[in-house]
Amino acid sequence: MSTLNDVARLAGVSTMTVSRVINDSGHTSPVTRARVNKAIAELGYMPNALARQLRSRRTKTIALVLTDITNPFFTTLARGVEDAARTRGYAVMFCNTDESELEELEYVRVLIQRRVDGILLVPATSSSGSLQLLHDHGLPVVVIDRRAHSWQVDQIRTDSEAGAYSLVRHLLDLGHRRIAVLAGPQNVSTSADRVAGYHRAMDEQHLPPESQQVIFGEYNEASGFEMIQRVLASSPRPTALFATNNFIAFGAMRALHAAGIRTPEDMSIAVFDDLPAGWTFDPFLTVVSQPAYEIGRQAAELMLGRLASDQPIDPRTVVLPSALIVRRSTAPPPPENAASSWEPTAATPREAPSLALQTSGPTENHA
Amino acid sequence: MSTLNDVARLAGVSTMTVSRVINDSGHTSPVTRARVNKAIAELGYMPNALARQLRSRRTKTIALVLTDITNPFFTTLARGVEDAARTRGYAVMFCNTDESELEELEYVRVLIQRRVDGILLVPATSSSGSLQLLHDHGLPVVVIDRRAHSWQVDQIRTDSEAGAYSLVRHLLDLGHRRIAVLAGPQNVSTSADRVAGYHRAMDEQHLPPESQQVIFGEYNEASGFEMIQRVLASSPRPTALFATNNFIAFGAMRALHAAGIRTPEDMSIAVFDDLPAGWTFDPFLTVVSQPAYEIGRQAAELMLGRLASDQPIDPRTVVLPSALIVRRSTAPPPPENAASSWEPTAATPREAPSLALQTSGPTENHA
DNA sequence: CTGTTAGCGCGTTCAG
DNA sequence: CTGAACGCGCTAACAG
Repeated sequence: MSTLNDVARLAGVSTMTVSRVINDSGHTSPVTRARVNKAIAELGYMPNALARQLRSRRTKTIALVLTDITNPFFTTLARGVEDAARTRGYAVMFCNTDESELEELEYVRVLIQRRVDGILLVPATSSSGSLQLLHDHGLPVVVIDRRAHSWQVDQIRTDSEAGAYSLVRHLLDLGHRRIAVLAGPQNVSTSADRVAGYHRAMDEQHLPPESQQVIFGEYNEASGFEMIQRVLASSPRPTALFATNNFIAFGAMRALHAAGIRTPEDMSIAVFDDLPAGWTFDPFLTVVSQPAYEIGRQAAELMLGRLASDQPIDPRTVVLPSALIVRRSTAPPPPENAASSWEPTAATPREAPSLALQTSGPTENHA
Repeated sequence: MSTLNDVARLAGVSTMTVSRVINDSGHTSPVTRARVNKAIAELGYMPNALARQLRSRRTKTIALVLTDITNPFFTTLARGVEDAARTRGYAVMFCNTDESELEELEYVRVLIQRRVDGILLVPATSSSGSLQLLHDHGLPVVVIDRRAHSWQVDQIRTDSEAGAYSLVRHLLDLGHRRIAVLAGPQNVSTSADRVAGYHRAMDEQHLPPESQQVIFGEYNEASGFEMIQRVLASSPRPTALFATNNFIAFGAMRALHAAGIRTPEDMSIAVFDDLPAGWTFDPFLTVVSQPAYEIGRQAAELMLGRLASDQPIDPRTVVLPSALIVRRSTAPPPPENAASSWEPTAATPREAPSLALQTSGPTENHA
């Protein structure tokens, strides 16, 4: 692979002149510039970004460390990050931590060594080990989706508390009085905030304590499935569920389906997180939708703005609103007396079976 | 940020010794090694990967250039790539081309400059501009998902032709005789191959030419929606549809729904590409499923194997099998006389178990 | 087992 | 407007 030197020799100029032409810095006469460009074309010369980065101490690269890009929320968010970054000439490295603090720390170490200019981080839990490390090395950070306590960094997230509140309010307005929450991990801020929003809405109604039921689990399908078992074991049973993320909802739906409990006739379900538009031909779930792409885009903007600025910028926190979308998974509760008969009544699918519901079942195959 | 030199000075040894300790290369006495490690810890030293890469001429980085990571098939594939890469100490850069040859070329240029060790590429179309460029610069390539004509590179993909054949055979076996294909772009190999599989299955039945209808569009939801308009305008109408990817299917389903046409009572639909397990609580679509994660994993393995080898390796082509999963979107065609009356008749729910069949065996040839 | 020398390819600094 | 020298931080190739 040819170098600056090769180009310089072929063009009969010094390496510095070639450098100037490439970076469009300083002044060069049109004549020599043409000669240099000709040599560059002739050799198919590609500047070595590594050398450049080593010298200039900037890699024009940022990293996006998240829990799992397989989650459609993060996929969309990642797309927002990439689109914003590339328009400014930045490349993005994606890293999946699978909610593990250890993996996260490992990645952060690698990223520091690779001298990325900044890191967009969805903290695995409330752990601050990697934030500490990043701080020590003076790397700018934007914390995404989850709250970072006490660290002076940029933050951007959806208002989980308010979103949860509106979702639960919707259920209350339909007449539900016993509502259970299928929550994520207790130490993940989004989960805690959504539970807080739930409590605020419930407390407003001055309902008896037993009407509130919070079950903590994981942000995944299997956990949603398990949590339903606990819901079904409780008495009196709730008439509505609030799933704090999409995967939990899918697991829950599968479990309800297996138990012969119909949605929303027997039990309503409201969910935090929508699926991207166009992925379902007949959206079924009532949800609170987050502006995933926008979160990603703005997170990148926060970072790039900071990197472009030569003066220090005070840490900023951006909280974006969510949107309640009422669909068919929520309805008024069934009459009290029918509440105890959960027999799968001879399937009276008042819904044309041809109408596919939004979603899921046993894992078919997916290598 | 501290450097090798700082560590060397603090430990009272030469930089080379520090280098050896870090890389575990050559021999170092336990005593000095301990002293060096102490200095490293004390300074919180992080090796500069850029300098290392510049010197060693390897970045331990590969790139995955694909059309759109927002597509669940590619998301899962990407995860497979990352998991495989990281276990060998490689980082991955993701790039979305949005099916644009121009964007692809732009990215390839950037990646060459950044001196990635290799590129995993889902070609935007049959275009070979970027492949040519990569070839000229001696960068190893693994072409994923789509065929690369005439280029001596590693390739890995699903057997689209066989998968499409099995899907169409399934429709034929149900009794359908007029089957339309909602295809992707004509110049994308997966689309062409799926259409070819369709033709093979149809031709075997010696059906009249008018029973075959192929409509080319784009691999997205909007296109699926539009293509249905052409299907509905045709006469006689097909009784079954074959959508060549998931997004097209979603657009088609939405259009059918809007037109009051029920699936599968009025019209069956079979789809290439499943949704990841756990994302739907009641899978409805009959599909051919690709081993997305495995394709990604093996693509990375092909690349890393090549990079690890010091001898040249002949180009390899790996074709993985797909799996037919029969669900509820396909059923026998409606009786002929009823074909013109599209009134939503009182739904006759049909319980169809999902069974998974293997369509084609693994084909691994070393070209 | 350890140190010295010489770059990797480029951009910054200062002279011309 | 152009060029020469130097160094970013590290490692290959030799010495010793």
